[in-house]
Amino acid sequence: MPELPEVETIVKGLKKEIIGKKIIEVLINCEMIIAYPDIEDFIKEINNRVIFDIYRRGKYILFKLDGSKIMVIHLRMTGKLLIKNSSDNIDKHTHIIFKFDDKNELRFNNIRKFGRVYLINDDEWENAGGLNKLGPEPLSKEFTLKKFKEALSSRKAKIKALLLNQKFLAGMGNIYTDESLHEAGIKPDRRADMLKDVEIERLFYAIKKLLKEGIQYGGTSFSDYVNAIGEKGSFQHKLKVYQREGEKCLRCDHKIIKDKIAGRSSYYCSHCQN
DNA sequence: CGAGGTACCTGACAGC
DNA sequence: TGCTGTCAGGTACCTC
Repeated sequence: MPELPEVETIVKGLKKEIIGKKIIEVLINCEMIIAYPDIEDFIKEINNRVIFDIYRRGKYILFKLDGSKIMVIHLRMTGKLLIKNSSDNIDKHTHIIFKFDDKNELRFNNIRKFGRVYLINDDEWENAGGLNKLGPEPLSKEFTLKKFKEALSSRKAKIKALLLNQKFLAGMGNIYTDESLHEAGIKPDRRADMLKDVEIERLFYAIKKLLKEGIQYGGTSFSDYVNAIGEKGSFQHKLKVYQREGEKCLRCDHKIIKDKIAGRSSYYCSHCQN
């Protein structure tokens, strides 16, 4: 469900609410979500840790704990992290509850159970899913037009597939990929190494723009995305192609097409994306 | 390396 | 009402 702007929004909310809190108990209702280490060690190791800091890398959320421990959470498709009071009703799909020493709780809610939680030492990044293999952060200074051009020039994959590939670029998902390609006037099935310089430039700035706007609007909420305190985002009102099949392109009036590209449903304008 | 398929899981929705 | 099929914001894994 969440892409970079949604995860960023969730992290902002978490930072405001739970930095400095101590985890005094963890309840696990769905063991498959704990990916590393095994359940017993996870519970033993996380108990009584204080949350020093929370930050984002790609679509991963990292909780820096005392004792050089880091808890890593990936929400995948339907994951939510919600700050609740211990007296609040517990939703059916709440699979993990982190209890703090002040009656507050962090609840991991995850309808489809695809999300994963890892607890690692700060020198074992290889045990946190694909975290250590992520590509550059698209909003960082390290992600430059020059590097983007170079990286694309040797790739024969479809540009859509490449933008979704987290090892190539961290944080883009189906929505922001389609929106960026529309903004840049590029059809999603174009070969990366065949893009012209001017197109790459447009795409580069489109990615940064769309991600920043997504963050500004608190993310995109279709069915179930909410931030850490349960609020919806509003970027769904700003989307120009995603989920607008059959409607008119807001730039050129032609029809928005829905097609399967790179294994994902893809929305693009039949006229102004080439 | 890359394409294309499957799998993981649950719920919403369309069509019959 | 209820069954069946399809789809969903993500990623890992498999084969070719």
